[in-house]
Amino acid sequence: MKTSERILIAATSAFGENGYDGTSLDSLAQELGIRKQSILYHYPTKEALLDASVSSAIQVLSGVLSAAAKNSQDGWERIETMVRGVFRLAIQRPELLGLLREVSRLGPPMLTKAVKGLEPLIFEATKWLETEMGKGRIVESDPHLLVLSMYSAIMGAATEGNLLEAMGIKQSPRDVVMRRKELLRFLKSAVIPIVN
Amino acid sequence: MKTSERILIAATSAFGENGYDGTSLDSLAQELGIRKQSILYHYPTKEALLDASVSSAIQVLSGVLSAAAKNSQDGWERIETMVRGVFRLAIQRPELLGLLREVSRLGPPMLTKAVKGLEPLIFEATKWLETEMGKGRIVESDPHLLVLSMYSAIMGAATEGNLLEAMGIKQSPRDVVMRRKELLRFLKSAVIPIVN
DNA sequence: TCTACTTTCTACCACTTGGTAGGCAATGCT
DNA sequence: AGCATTGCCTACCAAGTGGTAGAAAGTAGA
Repeated sequence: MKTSERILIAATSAFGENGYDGTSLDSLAQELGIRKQSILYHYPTKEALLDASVSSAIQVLSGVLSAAAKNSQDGWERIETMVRGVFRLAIQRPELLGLLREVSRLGPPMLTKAVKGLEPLIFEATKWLETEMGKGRIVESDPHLLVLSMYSAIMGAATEGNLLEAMGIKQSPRDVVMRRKELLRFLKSAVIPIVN
Repeated sequence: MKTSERILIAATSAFGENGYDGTSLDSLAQELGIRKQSILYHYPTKEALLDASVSSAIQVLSGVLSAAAKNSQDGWERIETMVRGVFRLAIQRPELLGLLREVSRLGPPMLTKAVKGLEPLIFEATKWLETEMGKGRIVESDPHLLVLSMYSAIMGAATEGNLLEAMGIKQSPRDVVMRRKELLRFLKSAVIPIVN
C-alpha cells in the first residue's frame, strides 16, 4: 500500500480515538515505522492531514448511506437498511464515527467543511422524509430535527461502546446485535405513525 | 469567590469545550489572571484538576436529576421532567455535558470513576423503568439499553448545538424550545406503549 | 512583634510539539 | 549516461508542555 494511504488510515483512527490534540505527528510516525517528516511530505501540515482524514471518512459514510438508499425501499425498511449500514461501519471502523464526533467538537472551520460534504446526503434524507410524511408512512414532524434525533441516537449507540463497557455491560457480538435491535425498535416506534 | 473554585469552574468549561489535551494550564491561568503555579498549588497535577472537574460535574448532574425524580410523578411525566432538567442544564452550562462526553472519550481510568459516580443514578433509573414496565406504563424492553438510547438522544440534542449551527439551523431560544419539544415527542413515542 | 501558615509568585527544567532546511538514494525519462 | 523528480531521511528550531524549587508576600494567633 502507498505510504500516503497508510498515513491517512493511521491518522483517521488516531484522530478518531484520541482526538486531534491528543494525536502527535511523532507518535503517528512511530506507529507507522517512519519519520514525522515523511508525514509532513505527504501532508504539509497537521491540519491538512486532519482535513484529508475527514474527507475520506465522509466519503466512506456517504458510500454506505447512499448504497443503502439505492435499494430504495419505502418507509421504515429504508431507515432500517441505513441503520444497519451505519452499525456495520461502527463495528468495522468505529474510529470513523469517532472522527466525525471529534470534528463536531472542534467546530468551525473544519466542521463547516464536513457538514458541507454531508449536505447532499442530509438534503436527500430530509426531502425523502418529507415525501414519506406526505404519504403518511412517517410521523409528521420537522424533518431536520428528526434527522438530528436519529443521528444522535445512532451515533450514540454506535460509538458509546466505551461507556457501556465502563457501565459493566458486556460487548460480545451478540450484545451488539441486541443493541442494534433495541435501537431499531426505539427508532421505529419514534418514527412510524400509529396505524388505526 | 475562592481561587480554587474559580479554577475549578474555568477548568470544567475549558475541558468540556476544548477537551483535556486541548486545554493547557498556562492558557487556563491566563484566563483567570493568575500564574500556572497557582493552579498547581490547589490541584497538584493536571489530572487531579480534571478529576475534580468531573466530580463536580457529576454532582451537579446528579442534583438536577434527583431533584427531578423527587417530584416522583409516574410514567411519562417523570421522564419529561428529567429531560427538561437536563435541557435547562444544557442551556445554562453546556460545558458540563461536554465534559462528560469528553470523559467517555478519554476512557478508563477517568471514565470508570465517572460511571461509578453516576451508578446510583443509573441503578435508580433502571429499577424505576422496570417497575413502570411492570405496570405497563413504559414499553417492555431491556431497561439498560433503554437508558442508553435515551441518554444518547438527550445528550446529542443537548450538546450538538455546534453541529446544528454548522448545518445552518438557527439557535435562537425559540428554536431550542422547539428542539426540546421535538426530542420529547421522539422519546415519548419510543417509550410509551400504544394504548388500545 | 514574633512566628507559623497559607497563598501566590519568579525562575527554571526536561521534554514534546508542529514545522523548516536541506541531504541522499531511488526512479524514470531523454 | 545525464538529469529531474519523488520519497524518505537527518539535523535543527522556536514555542509550548506539565511540573519542581524555593522565594516573597500576606494573614492570623500568641
